[in-house]
Amino acid sequence: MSKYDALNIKQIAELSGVSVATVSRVINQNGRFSSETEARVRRVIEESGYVPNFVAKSLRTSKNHVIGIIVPDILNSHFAGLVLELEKKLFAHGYSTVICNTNESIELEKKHIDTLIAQQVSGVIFISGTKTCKVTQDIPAVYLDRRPASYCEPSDRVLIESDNRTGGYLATQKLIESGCRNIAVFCSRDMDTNQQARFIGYQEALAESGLSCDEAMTFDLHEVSILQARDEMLRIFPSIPNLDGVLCMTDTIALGVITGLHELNITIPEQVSVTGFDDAPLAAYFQPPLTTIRQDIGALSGAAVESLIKMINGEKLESQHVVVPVSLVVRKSTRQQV
Amino acid sequence: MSKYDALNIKQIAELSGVSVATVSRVINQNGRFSSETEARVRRVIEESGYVPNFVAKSLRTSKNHVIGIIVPDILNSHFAGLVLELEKKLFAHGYSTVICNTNESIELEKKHIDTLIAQQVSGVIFISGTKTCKVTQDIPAVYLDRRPASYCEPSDRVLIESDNRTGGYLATQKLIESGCRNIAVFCSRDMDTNQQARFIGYQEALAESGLSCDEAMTFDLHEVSILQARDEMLRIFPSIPNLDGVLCMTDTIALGVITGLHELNITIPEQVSVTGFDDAPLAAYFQPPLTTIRQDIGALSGAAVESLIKMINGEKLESQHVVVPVSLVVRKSTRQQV
DNA sequence: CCTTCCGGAGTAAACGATTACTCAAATCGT
DNA sequence: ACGATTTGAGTAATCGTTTACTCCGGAAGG
Repeated sequence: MSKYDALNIKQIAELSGVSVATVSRVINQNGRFSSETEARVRRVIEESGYVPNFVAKSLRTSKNHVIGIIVPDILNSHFAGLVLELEKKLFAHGYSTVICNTNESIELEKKHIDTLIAQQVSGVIFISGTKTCKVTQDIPAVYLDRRPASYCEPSDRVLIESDNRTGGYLATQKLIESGCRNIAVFCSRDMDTNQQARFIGYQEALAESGLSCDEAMTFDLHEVSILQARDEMLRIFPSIPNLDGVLCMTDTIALGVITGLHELNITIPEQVSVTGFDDAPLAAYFQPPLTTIRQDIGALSGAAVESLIKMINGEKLESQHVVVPVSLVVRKSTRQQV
Repeated sequence: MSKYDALNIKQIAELSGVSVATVSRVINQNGRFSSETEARVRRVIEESGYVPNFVAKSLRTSKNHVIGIIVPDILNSHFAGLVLELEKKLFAHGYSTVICNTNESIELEKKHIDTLIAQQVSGVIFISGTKTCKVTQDIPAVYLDRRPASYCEPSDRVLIESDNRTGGYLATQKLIESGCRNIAVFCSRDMDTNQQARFIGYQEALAESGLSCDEAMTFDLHEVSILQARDEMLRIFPSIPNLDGVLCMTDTIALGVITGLHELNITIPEQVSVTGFDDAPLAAYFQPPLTTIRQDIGALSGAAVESLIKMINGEKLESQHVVVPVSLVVRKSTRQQV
């Protein structure tokens, strides 16, 4: 038997010569008790190494101090970074996290959500929520990083996202500055709202420079993977003789594009400039190091945690929709200004 | 009010016209009940969307079907891959997971473990356990991927690890085959048991080829990071004129080494061959693609989950110590056989 | 001195499941 | 046809907390 097994609040109460209610009050610092009583109880707890049973507490309060995080692909370093930050910040607030990897499967996502509900989680963070994520209105939840397709502005949940439009704008502007005039765009087939916003930024930058937006320069990837991006690059290259820039919707795509260009013996950035999006930890170590848009993981996760905890505590939120600024990180995959 | 809020087993019982005990029996498939009753109850559950409250179940049974995973750094893709697989397999067995990132801090690890105990987790998986990880003997736990320093073979917990010695041997052998005669080793300062084993494999391979093991060729990194490895490479290169191979203890280190060599204008593999360890997802996309040792994530995670679940169910384990084979993945960072 | 109030602490009813006991009815063996 | 056994299903205790009530005694106020 471990020291943890047997000890419960009742035994602490007996040992300190008070009732369970008093012990509970001392532990949770609510209700009234004299300071002598408090000292006595604290000493007993200390000496016995008593740890309150969270499960019982959760049952009683219907709050388990666990936050569920729904994430499509924890292997993607952008998501992994986000999750790590969320976990750190939530833990500091006394919350544990359950990370649910959905592998982009709606099926699995539903199962996970059922499990989370059964566990009575205190709240849920949806990272890049799928189109169908639905959780009962009464459990606190925020959307992070991607706007659900069904999202409607005024009354829906809290939404926290990067300023994707500006990101797309900045990256495109950089390419144009680098002298690019024929820019291809690599995105995923079913562009999520993030990519759509980035695309708008791209169009704006083109328009501003008096360049036209040629639909034939947009290429859809069936899925976002290095290999797919590389294959697509190899496939399309012959048909676009004057290609001089590629705007990639993610760093992963950029890595695939770079790999493909290497195989084609195209030099970067002399012949073709490439930009990514996310600023993955490895982006600085690509060959060449990648010019990309950095998302502010700290701010994104901070806003998400803050909003969620306010919701859990029933406090009012000052804003339903947080847009976090992004920044351009210039490395060597784009030419110096010409 | 959500449909989930109000529903409890009692209401299901009323709706189906039976007692709570019967509903519970149907749900858990134990005890007796007629097939008509079962059908009726199932239909009510189906229609109402009832999800049993795990918290109450946990309280009653003292098993919460949650597994804690203690991991030092989820951003490391080797660990991330392991965690992902574990999560997937555990979920298939009906377990949720709580992922605890310790950031290599013993402090934080202790806090996490206390939380896990308070949550009454059914079991714990220590990935690359630190030197001090201690959890009460009576909660099922396995060590995965790294042997704790305090580990003692016969009576301690289950340990699952890769065949690191063979890995080190194979990588070194490959370097020797590629014509390398002056091989540097890059490892972390406080070599964990994995790296120690890899190092032994390295020595064996050297000995077998009649090469001597020069202590001056071993370089310690203060921490395992791309940048540290790159810096170290730049620092040491001038002092080793005839360097022709680098055995890196992880892929992360290899990427740093490659980056450093690029900056020194050394060609890989013509002038220097490099090997890694892990076969990270991106290893194939390094420039050049990295020759490395692949760890069998599927087998590692499978063995861990299987053992843990057997322990939880009180079944006997056939082996306390599982060693998973590794394999050499040849890419372009080593020369073709000469 | 009597009423009112309040600080301190205890009693017991939840929370939502599981499961040991019961018990009635149905089935069986002889 | 009658006792024995099996089957199906209900009753209620229990897991470890929290918290709405209750109660007592002393301080304050008139």
